Amino acid sequence: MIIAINEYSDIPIYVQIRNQIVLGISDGRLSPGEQLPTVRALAEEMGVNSMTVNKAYQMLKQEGYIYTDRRNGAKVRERLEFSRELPAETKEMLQRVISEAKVRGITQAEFQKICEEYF
Amino acid sequence: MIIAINEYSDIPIYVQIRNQIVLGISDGRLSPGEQLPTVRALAEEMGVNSMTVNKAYQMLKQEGYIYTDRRNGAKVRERLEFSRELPAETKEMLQRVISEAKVRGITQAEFQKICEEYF
DNA sequence: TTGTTTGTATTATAATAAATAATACAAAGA
DNA sequence: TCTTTGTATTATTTATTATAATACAAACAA
Repeated sequence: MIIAINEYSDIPIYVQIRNQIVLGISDGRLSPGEQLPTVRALAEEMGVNSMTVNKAYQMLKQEGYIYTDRRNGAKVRERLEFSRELPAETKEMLQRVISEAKVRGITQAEFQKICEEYF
Repeated sequence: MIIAINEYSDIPIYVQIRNQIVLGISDGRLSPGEQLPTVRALAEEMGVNSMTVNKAYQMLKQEGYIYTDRRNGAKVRERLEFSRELPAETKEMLQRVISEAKVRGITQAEFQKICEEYF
């Protein structure tokens, strides 16, 4: 899976990497159990420091998306076990998105349409 | 309108202020033409530096939410004139939110329900 | 055993961003 | 003239991010 970074974004690189991988998992581009690149390989490929990639992997591991092994590297968890409740932070993000939509005169029906594209 | 800041959030204070005001506008707690507190008053009230509030107002002004006047302070724009298209950044946020929902096994119908709460 | 590759830890440093602080200025109205 | 407004300026502190250079333990291969 290609991980593209926007160097002009105000989102830290390690968070962008984390987001891309979560996105990959959610849309099936990354399968359960799938091997991820090594921190060194991904760092090389992306032209960033390996500690930056490690930070992303640490985050993903802590959140329960992946697991790591000193010898075998990082893999996507076979069974993702999350609460069905969205994290408070994510809810706040959604609220923010919807507020921006409303201010633009986007109706609920229209917003639904937009969401469909990402589902 | 009360503006509450989460000091432990990784979102900068001035962005939090900006978000709260956009939220207030979107849900009608702030009306078109309504007077906002002066930068000094809001800074005092919130216990932050006035330049931090100014930074938020600058952002809101630049985005077209408010206008300012050296003498009369800041007011919500009477007619908000936005493109009906969501900004790329906002779309990315939505995509991220939906990816986190999908990973939690939340269906599209369920997600719709959640959105209703904020609309 | 030896060598290699893995994630991880450590330490230092640089660069950037955020927030504060203390002033000062121009504009505009009282 | 005085006051209040947003704004500009300059300096400083703090926190975060990213890089860099190593090193280590674990585990497998040769």
